[in-house]
Amino acid sequence: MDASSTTVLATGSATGIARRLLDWYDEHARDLPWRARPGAAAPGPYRVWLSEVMLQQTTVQAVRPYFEHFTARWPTVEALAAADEGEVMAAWAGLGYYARARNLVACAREVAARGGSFPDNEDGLRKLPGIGAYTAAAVAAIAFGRRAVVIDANVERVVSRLFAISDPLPGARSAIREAADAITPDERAGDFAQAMMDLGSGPCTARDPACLLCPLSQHCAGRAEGDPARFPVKAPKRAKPVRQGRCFWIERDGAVWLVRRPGKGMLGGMRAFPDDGWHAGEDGSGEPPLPGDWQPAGRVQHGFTHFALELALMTLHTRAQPEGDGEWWPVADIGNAGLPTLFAKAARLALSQREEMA
DNA sequence: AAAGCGTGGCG
DNA sequence: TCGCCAAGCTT
Repeated sequence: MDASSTTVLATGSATGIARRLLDWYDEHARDLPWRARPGAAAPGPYRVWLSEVMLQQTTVQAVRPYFEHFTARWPTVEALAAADEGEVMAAWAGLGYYARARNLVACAREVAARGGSFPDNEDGLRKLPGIGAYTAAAVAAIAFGRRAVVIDANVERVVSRLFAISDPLPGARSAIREAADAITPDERAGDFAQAMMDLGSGPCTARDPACLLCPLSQHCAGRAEGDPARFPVKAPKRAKPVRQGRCFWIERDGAVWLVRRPGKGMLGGMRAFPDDGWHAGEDGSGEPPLPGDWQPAGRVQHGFTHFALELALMTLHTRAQPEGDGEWWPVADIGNAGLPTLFAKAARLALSQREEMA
């Protein structure tokens, strides 16, 4: 226990913080599709879990249409468990971190195998694929009313400011956890967690916190110090390399050749164009998958988490059949192939070139 | 336990 | 413009 949270406990303001935050939440909670609407039934574990997985490292705005689409197409965990994994991957295309989609299906199937009910506590949830410490705590608190200490980037930011925790992340994790535990209420822990999220997305933003709108400003040591935006302190990040690579548009009779990437690793399990072997650690070889009269068709820039890629698009019209597994996909329907954004950009480029030719 | 893993928005 | 950042998990 660090000095600041000890002080809070000693002064008894920990419960005051929770009360003020919950009062603020009752007044200002965002209306989100995965939350209970006034007068409507509670969302239920399936929708809570689905939303939490989609929201991992992903903004509310990006998640919203995907959540609507998934819940309309697969209304229950049993329906999702019965779905074809490839179709789920395609439906996830564009949302990123595709291991989440694979784990989503695996998790749904485990839940379906236990009769369709999620474990109702943190420890049980934590054992399911794709559910880590954060998601287990969030689902336990929000869907099952458990007292759980829910810690995400919002909570880390709010708590590090509230208590002016100067140790850099990730080292400060344990201190942040103790402080978050100290202010988490026994009742309404789920609302408390969501209130922290709303606080982090509203008043207590990363860049320019609006302390005048914050219900906790009177309790905030970071603000009292004069510069709350300096929290949380973070360790410096490594520079990311820029890699060069190619991908190959092979067209025959109005269809383009698509492959499926290996199940693990970059864009794992997703449909893709053949490429020349580029990856985070190395440029591509430049070698096309088959010989022919290849034409350069421009390049796309794309940033990944740990490297940037300059991807050159090469095109070929042929009557040959590429070696290996793949499928001919109608060019006119390429928008429905479920391509991850990198290759969707390449497809857009290819289509724009065709327009110019015509 | 540090590194791999997407994407889009924002100041 | 571009670096930073987001309701993290896995190995």
